[in-house]
Amino acid sequence: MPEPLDDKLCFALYAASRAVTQLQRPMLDELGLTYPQYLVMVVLWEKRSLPVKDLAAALQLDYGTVSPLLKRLEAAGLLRRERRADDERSVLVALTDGGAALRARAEDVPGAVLCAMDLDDDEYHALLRAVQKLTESVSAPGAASRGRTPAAAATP
Amino acid sequence: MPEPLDDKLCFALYAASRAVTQLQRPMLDELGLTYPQYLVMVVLWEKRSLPVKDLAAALQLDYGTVSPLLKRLEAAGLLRRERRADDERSVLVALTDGGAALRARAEDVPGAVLCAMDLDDDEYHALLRAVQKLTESVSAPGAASRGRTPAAAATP
DNA sequence: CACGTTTAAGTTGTGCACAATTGAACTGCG
DNA sequence: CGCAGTTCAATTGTGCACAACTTAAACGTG
Repeated sequence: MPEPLDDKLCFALYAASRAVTQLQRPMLDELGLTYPQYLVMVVLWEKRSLPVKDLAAALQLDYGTVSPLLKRLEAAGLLRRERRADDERSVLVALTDGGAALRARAEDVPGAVLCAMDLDDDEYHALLRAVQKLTESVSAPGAASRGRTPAAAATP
Repeated sequence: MPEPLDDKLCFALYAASRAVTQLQRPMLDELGLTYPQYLVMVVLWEKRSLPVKDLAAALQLDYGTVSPLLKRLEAAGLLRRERRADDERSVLVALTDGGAALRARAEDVPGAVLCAMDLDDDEYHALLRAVQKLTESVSAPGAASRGRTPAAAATP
């Protein structure tokens, strides 16, 4: 029997996102990280240091989510936050030695995830691109009023 | 410059899921529903009535999420919860007239979403299937220890 | 029948997500 | 300079998401 949500891509994405997070949870638990915290660390391992604004942009999250998240990571000793001298509005997030050290313990997480996804390289990249394109279509300003409806939009 | 998360499908799904939810928020706001609440209503509009267990299974959520969510929908007058007479453990969730009436006001939500996604029918179904397959691969028990690593699993 | 086990649902506590608000620091322009 | 307007970040409040725990009903086996 067909279930009511089976044909909904929006639900499929929602379920997939949670399933992938669930998959990583046991591994991240050993590092003392949640999934969003892990994403912050992934960015920091590459960048060493960047403003909160850029970090929030990279994660596509707002300050209301990122601020307390960074506070917890700072309390765990994985990063530091310091106001910039040249612009006191901006706060720079910087990796600590403890944060850098965690990288080695996390290095096999992506492999395990890839493995569990059971996709070959082509499938992986095709799906990645399709999902990224979807995000862009849907995030574009006025997305809800465009698409296959070329009727006059409410932009006088 | 390549961003650290750009090659991560897990992040792409997480971002896409949130972007699609954001897209629907203004429409659902007018109905007084959050996105998970809307999903519950979608199921109820099809099924009229079902146990909490089945609803949680359909949404792939646990009781800890679903119980308070149903409480709020009941307070809003959209559904009723009643213990079954033949099995006092089970609670049946049933659509009220108010809940049924909301269906008409929500009917153009899926169309608007589809439209904003800017996908043709084939792309939509291909992506839907790919995402569903991924969820299944990743949700399968022991997913993290299988895949392209046929090494002995820790199942003595 | 009694007793341990399983099952359905709810509760508690932590941590996201996000809207709305606040506040401080920078900017632009007359 | 003065000050409206913008920008960066944090706070507050609501509602998920989920682990861990609790409660109560049904079941199974001796």
